Amino acid sequence: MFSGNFVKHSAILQTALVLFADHGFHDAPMAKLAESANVGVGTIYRYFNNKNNLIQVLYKSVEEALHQAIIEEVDPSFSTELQFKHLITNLVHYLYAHPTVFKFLEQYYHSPFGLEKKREKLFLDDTSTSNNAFGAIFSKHPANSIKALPISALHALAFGPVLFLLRDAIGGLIEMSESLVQMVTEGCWDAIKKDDTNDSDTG
Amino acid sequence: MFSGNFVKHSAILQTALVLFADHGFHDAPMAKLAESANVGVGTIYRYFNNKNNLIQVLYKSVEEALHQAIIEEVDPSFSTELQFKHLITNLVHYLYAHPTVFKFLEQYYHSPFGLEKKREKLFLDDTSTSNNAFGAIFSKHPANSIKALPISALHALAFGPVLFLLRDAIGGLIEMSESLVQMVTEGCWDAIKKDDTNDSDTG
Amino acid sequence: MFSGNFVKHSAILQTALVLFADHGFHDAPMAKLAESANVGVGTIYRYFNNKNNLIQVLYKSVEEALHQAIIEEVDPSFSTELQFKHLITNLVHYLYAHPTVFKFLEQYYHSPFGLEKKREKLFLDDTSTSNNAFGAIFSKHPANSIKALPISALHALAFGPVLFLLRDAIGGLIEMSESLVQMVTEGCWDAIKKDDTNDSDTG
Amino acid sequence: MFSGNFVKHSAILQTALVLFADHGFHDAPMAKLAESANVGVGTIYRYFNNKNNLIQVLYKSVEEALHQAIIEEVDPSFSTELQFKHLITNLVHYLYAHPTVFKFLEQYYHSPFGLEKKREKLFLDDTSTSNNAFGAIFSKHPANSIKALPISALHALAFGPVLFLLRDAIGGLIEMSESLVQMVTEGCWDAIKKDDTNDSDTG
DNA sequence: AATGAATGAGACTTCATTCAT
DNA sequence: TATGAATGAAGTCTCATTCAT
Repeated sequence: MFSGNFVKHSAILQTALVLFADHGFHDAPMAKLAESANVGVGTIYRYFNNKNNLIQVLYKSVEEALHQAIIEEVDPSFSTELQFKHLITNLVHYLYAHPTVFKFLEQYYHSPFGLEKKREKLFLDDTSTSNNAFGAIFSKHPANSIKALPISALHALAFGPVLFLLRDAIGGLIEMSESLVQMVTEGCWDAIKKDDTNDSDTG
Repeated sequence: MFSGNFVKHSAILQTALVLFADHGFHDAPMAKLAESANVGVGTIYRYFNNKNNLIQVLYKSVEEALHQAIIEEVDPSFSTELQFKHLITNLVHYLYAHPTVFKFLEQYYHSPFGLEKKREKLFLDDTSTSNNAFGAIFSKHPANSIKALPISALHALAFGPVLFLLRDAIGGLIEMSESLVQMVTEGCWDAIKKDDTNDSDTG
Repeated sequence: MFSGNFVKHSAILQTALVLFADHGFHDAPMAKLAESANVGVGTIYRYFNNKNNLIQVLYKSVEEALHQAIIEEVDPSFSTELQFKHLITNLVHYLYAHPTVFKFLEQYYHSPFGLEKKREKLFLDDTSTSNNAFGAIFSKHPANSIKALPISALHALAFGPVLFLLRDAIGGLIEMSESLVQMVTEGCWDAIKKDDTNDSDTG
Repeated sequence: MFSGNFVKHSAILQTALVLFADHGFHDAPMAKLAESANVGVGTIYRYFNNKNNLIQVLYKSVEEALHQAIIEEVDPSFSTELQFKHLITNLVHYLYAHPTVFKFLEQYYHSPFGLEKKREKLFLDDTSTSNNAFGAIFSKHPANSIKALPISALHALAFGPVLFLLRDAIGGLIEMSESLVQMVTEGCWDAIKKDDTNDSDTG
C-alpha cells in the first residue's frame, strides 16, 4: 500500500500527463516535470521508482478514468445498437474533452511498453472481465444484431474510425462537431451490424 | 545531383527503417545505426545532414514505395466498390508484408514533424493531385455509391479499421488471415456505401 | 538570484581561466575543465548555460577585477602626467602578476565575440561612464598637457607599448623589471604629452 | 626540395590565408579549404604533411612577403628618424592593405606554436641577421638619436602603437586615415627619440 | 519527508586524416 | 598525381538518477 502525500502524488501525475502529451516522453525531463509540479526532483523518486514506472502508473490512472467515463449512463437494458452508439459517443466525447489523455495514450501505445499493455487494454480484448464494456456488448450481443465476425474485426470496425477521427480533430487538422460524431458513429454501426435485408432474406 | 555511393546510401536507409521501427527514433542512436549498417558514424553524415534529415528522407522513400504498392492493379474502369476494396486490400497486404514500414510510419506520424506531413499524406486529404488514390475515389464517386459524408468522416471510416487491425496484427496480438482482411474490408465498405435499401427506394 | 554553490562556481571559473590561458578556448575541452576543477562535466552546465556563456561570465569577472586593480590609489587631484603613469603602471603590474588574466584576455579579444566587446572594453572608448579610468583622463585632460590627437591615436600610443611589452614578458621572451616598466611608461607619456618646447613657443 | 605543382601549392596557401583570417584556425576545416581552393581534400596532404604544417608554411610565406614590403624604398643613407618613420609607415600601409595577412598573423601569434616563432620573428629580436630591418636601426643608431633603452623597450614603443591601431582599424572599430598614421608614427618617434632639448641642456 | 546539487553515461555531430581508385 | 568517400576519435551538451542535507 502507498502511504505518502497524495497531494504531491497527484500533482506529479497530472503535470506528467500534460507534459508527456505536449512534448512526448523523451522531451519531458524529470527536472522540468519537477518544476512544473512544484516539487523537488528527488521527490518524484519517492513516489515512483523511475521514469518508466511513473509512466506506467500514469497509464493505469488514465485508463481507469477513461473506463469510468465510457460506461457512464449506458443502460444494459437498452438495445445493442443504442448501447454501442452510447459507448462510442462517450468515448469520443471524453477523449475530445481531454486531449492530453488522448495524446498521452497515443504516446503510450506507440512506446515499447505500450504493446505489452495493449493485450489488457480497456476496450480491446479482455472480454472476460468486467473491465471491458465493449467486450461485454460484443460477446453477449443477440444473434441477429451484430455480424458474426472475429472479435478483432469487430474492434477494428468499431474503434478504428473514431480513433482516426479523434487523431485528426485533436491534431487540429479537422473541425470536430456533434454531427460529425454522429455520422461516424452511425457508420461504425453500419459496419458491424447484421444486414437486416439479407438477414430477413435468408432467415 | 547526388554523387555518392548509392549502396551505402541505401544500406543506411534500410537499416534505419528497421532500427526506427523496432526501437523508435529516440532509442536508435546514430552509433548503433552505423554499426548495424556496417559503416562509420561519420559516413552517415556524408549522406544525411543530421538525424532529422535522415528520418525525413526515409519517410519520403517509404511513402513513395507505399503509394506505388497501393495503386497497383487498380483499374479505373472498375466499379467504385471494387476499386475501393482493391485499394484497401493492397494497403493492408503491403503494410502487413512490410511491418517495419508500418511501424516506422506510425512513429513518424506521432513525432513532431509527423503532424505537418499529415496534411499532405498519401491517403488523406490531397484530393486534387494524382498522388492520392483514395481521394480520387471519394471525390469522383458516383452519387449513388457512397454516403454524402464529409471527407474526414469517409477517411475515418475507410482507414480507421484497417490501420487498427494492422496495429494489432503486426503487434502480434492477433493472427492475420485473408478472410479477416476481407471481412474488415467488407465492413469498411458497408460503413461508407450508400444503403441499398434506401437506394432502391429512391431509385 | 543565483542560489548555487559559490565554491564550485568559483572553482570552475578559476580553473577555466588557467585552462583557457594555457591552451586556448578550442583546446580546453569541457571534460578536461571538469577534471581539473574536480567536478563532473554536468556540474559545469548547472552553473553555465554552455561553453560560450562560461567564457562570457569569466570575461566579466576578469574585467571587473582588472578595472578595480587599475584605478587603485589613483588620486584625481594628481597631475595628468602622474595619473596617467600611475594607471599604466597599475595595469602592467596587475597583468604581469596575473599572466593567466593577460593570456585569457588576449584569447578573448581575438575570438569572434571579443570584437563586439572591444567597443565597450574597460580602457578603450567609453569616455562617458565612470567605468573608464583612461577615458576620463583623455577626455578631461588640461589643454596643455596632452597632444590634440584622435582618441584612437591616444589609445594606441598609450596602451600599444605596454601590451606589447607584457606579451613578450609573459611569453618569457624578455625579463620584466621595474625599471623597464618605468622606461616604457615614460616613453608612453612622451608619445602623448604635449611638447613643452613647442608649447612655450606657440603659447 | 619541393617538386610538385606550384599552382596548386599556391592556390592552397592563398585560400588558407583568407580562410584562417576570416574564421580562425579552428573554424576552417580542411574540407572547406579544399573546396575553396578547388582541389581535393587529399591533394592538400600531398603538399603539406598536416594542418599544422600548412599553417607553419603559410606563416613563413606571409612573413617573407611582409619583410619585403617593409624594407621597400628605405634608404640606409637617410637619417635614423626618416628610416624609422619610413619603416613604420611601410608596415602600417602593407598590413592595412592586406588585412588577411594581419588577421592571420594575429591568429598565429596567439596560437600555441606562435610563441616559439615569436623569438625569430621579423621585426622583433633577431638583430644579428639581415632579416631584421628594425633591429638594424635600433642597434646601429647614432648615440644622439634614440634613447638608450633595452631593445625590448624600443620594440614595445615602436610597434605597440601601430599594431594596436591596426587591430582597431582592421576590426572596423575606427576609420584609418593617412593623417592618423602620420600622427601615430610621430608619436612613436617621440617615444623613442632622444629628447634634443634636454639633451643639449644637460649635455 | 523533501530537496536539488552533483554526477557521468551516452546522445548527436564535426573534422583531420587515410587510402583505394 | 589527384581525388573524395570513409572513418572514428573527440567535442559539446542533456538528463535520469543518487544522496547528503
